[in-house]
Amino acid sequence: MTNDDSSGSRYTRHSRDDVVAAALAILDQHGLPDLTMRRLAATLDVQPSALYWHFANKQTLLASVADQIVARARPAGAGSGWADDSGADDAGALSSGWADATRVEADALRDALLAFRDGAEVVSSTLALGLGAGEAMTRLTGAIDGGGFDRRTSEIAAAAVLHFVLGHVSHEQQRLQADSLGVVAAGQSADPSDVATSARGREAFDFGITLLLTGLAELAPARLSESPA
Amino acid sequence: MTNDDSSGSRYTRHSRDDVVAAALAILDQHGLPDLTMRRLAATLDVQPSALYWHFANKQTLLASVADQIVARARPAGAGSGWADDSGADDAGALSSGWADATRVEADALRDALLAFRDGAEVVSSTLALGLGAGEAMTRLTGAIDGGGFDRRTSEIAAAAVLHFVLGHVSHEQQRLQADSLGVVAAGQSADPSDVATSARGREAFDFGITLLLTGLAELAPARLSESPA
DNA sequence: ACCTGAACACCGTTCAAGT
DNA sequence: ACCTGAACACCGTTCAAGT
Repeated sequence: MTNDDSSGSRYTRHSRDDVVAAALAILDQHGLPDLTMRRLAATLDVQPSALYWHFANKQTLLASVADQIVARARPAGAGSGWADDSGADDAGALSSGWADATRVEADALRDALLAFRDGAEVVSSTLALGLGAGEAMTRLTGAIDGGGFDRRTSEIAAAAVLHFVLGHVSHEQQRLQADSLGVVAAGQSADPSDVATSARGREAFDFGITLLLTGLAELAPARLSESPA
Repeated sequence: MTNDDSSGSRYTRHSRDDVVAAALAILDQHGLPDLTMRRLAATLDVQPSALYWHFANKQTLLASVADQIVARARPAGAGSGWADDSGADDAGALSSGWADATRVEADALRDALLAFRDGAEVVSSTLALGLGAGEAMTRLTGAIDGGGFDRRTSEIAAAAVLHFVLGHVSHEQQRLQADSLGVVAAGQSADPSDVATSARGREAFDFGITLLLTGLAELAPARLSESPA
């Protein structure tokens, strides 16, 4: 699927993409702590040192993994251009086009992070490197930018949304594995009021996004093309 | 300072608190990657195995470290009770008492996290364990609760604030060390528009908090005791 | 272009035993 | 109550050398 068949030598020599795909598989099935260079090499039938021909170090590898996770956040449709503003939209509580678009991006990002075990932690860890999370920032900024805010406002707001999303999903995923390991602090175990509980998770996520978008709409009421009131 | 002098044996036998204090020192001076059980043991002049008398494992130790970091977020004054609502306050753009109080807590938390290298990451990693971050949640929830929202709303909103704070500061601290190592992705190096830059850091943080608090004030306009308009 | 072999300098954790 | 000694099963990374 991911690889383009490469050359015809029997014992597969691997490409960069092969390595990333194998890393994603380990991440998904066994989690970040088990994603070691040695284990990755073993699943590829290769010596650990071979990986260093493809990647300078583990951090770089993880950045590529983060990249793939975030790339899967593309909401179904095409790559670059959405269809044109199609007539009537079915108005939520806060239904400027830019706010809906931003929420769609945030939801897609959450889904993508949840799709891989420890996904949020991997993406968070590569935030400063400007990969993985970089595309997420671009997409969120683009959505918010539809509101006609000045560029800097859009960027800072997008960063706030991204930080909330990463923080929230990271918490959710920690909870998932803590529960599966039965490791929680005394007097706090299996706390059903925890906002990261699977039941309350989606709800708390939606609320957080709503707070940010509502705040943005209130604070920076730029000339929007819609909603004259 | 932290230890209560203990017994009189010459070669110091250590307490749990001693271990945590030493861990905090390593964290602050060398960062999380250097905070290993073996190195920690060495600075205490003890075998690595000795640490396992005090803590079940490294994760538990880190939770205690997180605890200490967050505990330092207490805004100067006393422990439990603030002084009474002292007369006139100098009104910000959004100056309900609860909003100001929440901002004070968020600021104190950011300062506490920034005070130790990789502080945000340490606290984040123990979020699901209900220590460290648990106290932060309590404090934020308490501040927001002053707005008279129902308990569940206060809790979810506090979690949103906490997730934003952890995500933002984590990014800031990653930036700090990435810059000091000169390790940034090509075409992205030393990006001055990055919201996690030291210059823009505080500004972006304030803006994010404002978005959340404004959104909360707008969405759940509970009967406040103040601001009749 | 992609990989092996061998080494270096580390990890967290367990457990019997000591004082 | 607190620690030693010794071991187990691992890590990430480098580098000369092979094909």
